[in-house]
Amino acid sequence: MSREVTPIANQLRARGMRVTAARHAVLEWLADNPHATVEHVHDGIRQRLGSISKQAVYDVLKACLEADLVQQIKPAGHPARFERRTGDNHHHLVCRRCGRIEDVDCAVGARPCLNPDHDHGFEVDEAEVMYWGICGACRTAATNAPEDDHSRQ
Amino acid sequence: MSREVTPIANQLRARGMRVTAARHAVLEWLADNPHATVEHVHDGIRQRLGSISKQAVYDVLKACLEADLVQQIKPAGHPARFERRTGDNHHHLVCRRCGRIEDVDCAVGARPCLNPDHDHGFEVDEAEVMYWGICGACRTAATNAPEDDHSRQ
DNA sequence: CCGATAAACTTTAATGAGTCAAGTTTACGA
DNA sequence: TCGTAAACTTGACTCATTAAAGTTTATCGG
Repeated sequence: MSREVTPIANQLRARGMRVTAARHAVLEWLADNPHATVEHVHDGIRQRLGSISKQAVYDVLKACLEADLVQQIKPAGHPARFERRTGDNHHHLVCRRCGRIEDVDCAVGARPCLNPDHDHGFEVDEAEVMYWGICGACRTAATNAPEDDHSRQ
Repeated sequence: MSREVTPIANQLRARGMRVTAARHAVLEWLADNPHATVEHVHDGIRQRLGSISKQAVYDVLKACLEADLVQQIKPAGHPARFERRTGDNHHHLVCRRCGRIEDVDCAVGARPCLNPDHDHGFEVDEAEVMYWGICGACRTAATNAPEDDHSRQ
């Protein structure tokens, strides 16, 4: 394949990573579809690439995670989700029912409770804030046909 | 068995729950051993009860969870942990390596960032704050024999 | 106190997300 | 264009948790 020069390809090269079809597709697709699960990403890029294994998606996401090109959110009881937005200390709103996620910029602004009162000898490197609730779709659906998956709005 | 009258038995009855040996043992043991995994609880009470299935531990914890007698913490990538302290809005400090958990009373006091700037149509009922880091034991161990489990101090 | 019965417990099987490992293909520097 | 390490494919496997079917037991009404 001839040397690609898209912004995404450049971001990869800037970090010393190889530019592959899988990586390019995942990053491009994720830019348009934030908070996607591995399943979502897999389905999404399969249409563009023809075929790709789920393991490859795991590998790509892991590599991009370590290179700080994507960020991971792991809500308790739901599969992990991924987004391209990184390093800006925003938080997440999670639907208990369907796992759907929305971004929230914390009201308190600059890293509110980042410093615990007592660190118990830990070396703390992150304060994670997660809001839990029920999304609109699930709330209205609860009155009709419960238990659907509204995570892709 | 003759009707038990311990505080724990009373707490169970107050919620209309049956008082069983398993429930009594789990709650009693958990009071002395906060932040325990299902595994820990199982091991802990087996000594007192002679024998109990792990499934029973899951069932007991689930029932007590719904009755608000225990609280659950599910750190990403680690098995769930349980504690008796409930409803006082304290947060947790988690060791990335061994999963060990410590309590922290948030520095900002009264539910700091409980209200996100925009609720995206969600009905928000909880703001969860989790601090991540490496505990002292894991930090010192990292220089000698890495990858041990220091979660039970 | 005794028997009925629904709730708890036991055992075994299944699920679902994620990891591991061996072999094949591919990007890319020499 | 070739060699090689990195990336991908396939398939097996782990681990925490849930599910389902059958047995035991706490509690209530007599």
